[in-house]
Amino acid sequence: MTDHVPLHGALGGDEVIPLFVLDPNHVSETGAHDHPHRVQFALESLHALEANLAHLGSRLVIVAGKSTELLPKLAAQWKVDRVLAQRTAEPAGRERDRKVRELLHVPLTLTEGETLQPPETIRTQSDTPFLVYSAFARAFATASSIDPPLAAPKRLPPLPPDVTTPSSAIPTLESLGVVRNERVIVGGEKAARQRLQRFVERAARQYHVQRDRMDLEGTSRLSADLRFGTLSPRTVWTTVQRALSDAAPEALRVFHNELTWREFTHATLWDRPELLHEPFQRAWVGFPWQHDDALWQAWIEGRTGYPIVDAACRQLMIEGFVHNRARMISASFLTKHLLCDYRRGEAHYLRFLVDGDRAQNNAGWQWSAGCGCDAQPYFRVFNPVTQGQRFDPNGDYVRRFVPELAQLPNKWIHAPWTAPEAVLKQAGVPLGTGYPRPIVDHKAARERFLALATQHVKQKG
DNA sequence: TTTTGAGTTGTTCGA
DNA sequence: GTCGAACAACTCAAA
Repeated sequence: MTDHVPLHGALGGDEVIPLFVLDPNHVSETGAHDHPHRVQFALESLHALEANLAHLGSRLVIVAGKSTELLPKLAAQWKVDRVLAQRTAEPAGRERDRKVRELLHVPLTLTEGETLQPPETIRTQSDTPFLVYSAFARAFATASSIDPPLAAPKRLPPLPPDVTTPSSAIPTLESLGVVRNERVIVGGEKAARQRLQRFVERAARQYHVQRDRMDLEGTSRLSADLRFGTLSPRTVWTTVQRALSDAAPEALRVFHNELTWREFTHATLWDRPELLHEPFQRAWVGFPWQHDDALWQAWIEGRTGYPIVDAACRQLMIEGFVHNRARMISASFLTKHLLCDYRRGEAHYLRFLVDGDRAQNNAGWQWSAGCGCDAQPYFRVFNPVTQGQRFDPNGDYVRRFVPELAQLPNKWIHAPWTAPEAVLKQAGVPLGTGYPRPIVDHKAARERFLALATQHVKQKG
C-alpha cells in the first residue's frame, strides 16, 4: 500500500472502492499454465493486498472478467465519478487502457508509478527518444529528482453501502491446476519489504563488486516486486540511497544505474511497442535464425553440456528466477551458439520468470542476441567456460543446479569434457550418459555466428 | 550544419 | 599469468 499512487489519488474523495479485475487470460487454467510461477506470486500478492485493505477498514472487491466489459458496467452501477489506475508501458496493457477510457462514461486517470519518471519525459534536446543508454542515463540523472514514496494510508473509508457486488474469491492454485513451487519467492508487500531490507543489510554495500557473482546473493532479487508493484521503484531507489548514505558511493551508483536501465527499457518500449516483435536494430530484420528442435530441447532442459548454461536454464525452471549474468550467458548461448531466434528464448523466459517483465525481458534478449541497444556490436560472443570461471569461481552456482556435477573438482567444473577420465570416474560423471558432452564446439560455433552476422549485417547495411 | 567524442555487462591473440 | 590491441565501422547526441 506504500507509494500506491492511484489509491493515494482516490483518497481525495469521500468514498473509495478498491477493485481488482482478474483477467481470464491470465488467471485461468490456460493462463496459469502459460506462466505458473507468476500466477503463484500474483495470487499471494493479491491475498496480502486483500488482508492489508481489510486491516485498514476497507475491502478489496475482486471481479473476474475483462476490464473493458466490467469497468464501464461497474462504474455506472456504482455511480463513481472517476476511475484511477496505474499506467503501463506494456503494449497490451496500453491498448486495454485505451479501450477502457473509450468505453467509460467517467474520466479515467492513469497515474505514474511503474517507472521513476513518465516514460516519454526523458528526451534528447531535439525531443526525440534516446537510442543509446548512456545518453539516456545522463539526461535522466540531470532531469530528475526522485520524489520520496507516498506513505501507506493509516485508514481507508469503508466501502460505500451500495457496493453490493459479491466479491469473487481469489482462485486457489489447485483450482488453476498449478502445483505450488516452494522455491519461488513469496509474494506480497510484506515479503517484498523483507527482501529489500535483507538486500540493504547484507548485499547493497558490496553491490558494485558482487552483483555479477552467480554463486553469491549479491543482487537485490527485487525484479518481481518491481514487476508487480509490491515495491515501487521510488521505494527501492530511495531506501537503498538512504541505507548507503555512509557507504562507498560506487555501490549506490551501480545500483541506481540498474534501476536507470529499467527506466530506459520501459521508455524505449513505450516509444516503440513493435520491439516486442522486431529487432531494435533494423539491420537485423530477417536474420536467418535456424530452428533445430533437438538443440532447443537440450537448451530448455539444461543439457547443453556447458555447465553454466545448463545451470541457468535449470534455475529458471526450478526457481522462476535466473541471475542476471546467467541470463546473459544462457541467452547468448541460445542465440549465438545455437543460432536460435531470440524471440523463442524470450517467450520461454517470459513464461517461467516470476519477474516476467516484457520491457526488461525483451531488451535483455535483444541485447544478448546482438540486435538490441548496445554500443558493442554482435561480435561479443560469451565464452561459457570463461564466464563461468570468472563469475562462479568455485562452481557453487553450477553445483546448486546441476547436482550430477557436484563431485567434480573446481578445476573442471565449467568444462567437464576437459577433465581426465580418472577424475570423471572419481566424481561419478560418465560423460555422455551422466552428463552430456557439449552439443556444439564453442570455437566453431563462435566463428559460424560471426561469419553469418557479418555477412547479414553487411548485406542489410 | 558540421564536427566531435563516445558507446553496460567481451573474447582472443600474441608479446 | 598479464597486458594491450584488434575485432569494424557506425550512429547517436550534443556542442
